[in-house]
Amino acid sequence: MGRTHDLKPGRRTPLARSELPIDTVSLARYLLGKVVVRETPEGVASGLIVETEAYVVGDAAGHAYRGMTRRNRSLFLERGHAYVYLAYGSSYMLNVSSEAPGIGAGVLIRALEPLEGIPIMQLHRGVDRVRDLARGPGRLTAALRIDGGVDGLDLCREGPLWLARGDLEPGEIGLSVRIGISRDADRLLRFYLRGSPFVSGPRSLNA
DNA sequence: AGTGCGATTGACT
DNA sequence: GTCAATCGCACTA
Repeated sequence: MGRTHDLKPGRRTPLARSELPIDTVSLARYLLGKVVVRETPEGVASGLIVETEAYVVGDAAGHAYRGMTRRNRSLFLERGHAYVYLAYGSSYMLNVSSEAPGIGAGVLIRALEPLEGIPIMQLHRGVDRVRDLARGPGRLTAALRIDGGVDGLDLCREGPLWLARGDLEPGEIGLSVRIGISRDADRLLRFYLRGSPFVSGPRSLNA
């Protein structure tokens, strides 16, 4: 039984871009313990980031590897912008751009611990179990109803989707290979809060 | 214009 | 554990 986290609603402030590490790997670690806030007409839903992956400069597994295209152009925005794309024709992936303008790299948000708006997320997902609401990159976007409409959004400003501080220091950070890729597959670029029940992936990667 | 292939998920043996 | 759904994109011609 992993611990859960309580955050006081209403005291939340956006992450300042100036405090975001410029390096992609550093940002992937930094985002653990921060909060994704989704504001919709139905209400606010939010979750604590418990798992990330870094897709660094020169990374054959990264979408920016072969240069800018219509799909991946948001990866080349200044750090702190959303890159959202459709994977496997059915699941949207949420990334945070991570480098200087014109440099393509990003951090994939892979799992959240639901905080606010749990009934909204249950409705969006069609499942009740809180542990399963946002455990996986496609599940968390479904829970928060994130799609291509927020691609390119500045996540350092309050709005439809933004990043906020957490109240507590993240616990021990685990490290593993990334999930579901074939190129550059041996690099240890996946980060997660060790012991969190809200982390995705096989147990073998979550030791 | 056609082909192959995913940064996944849910259903099923 | 296996496997199909599903579609935008990159690549070839």
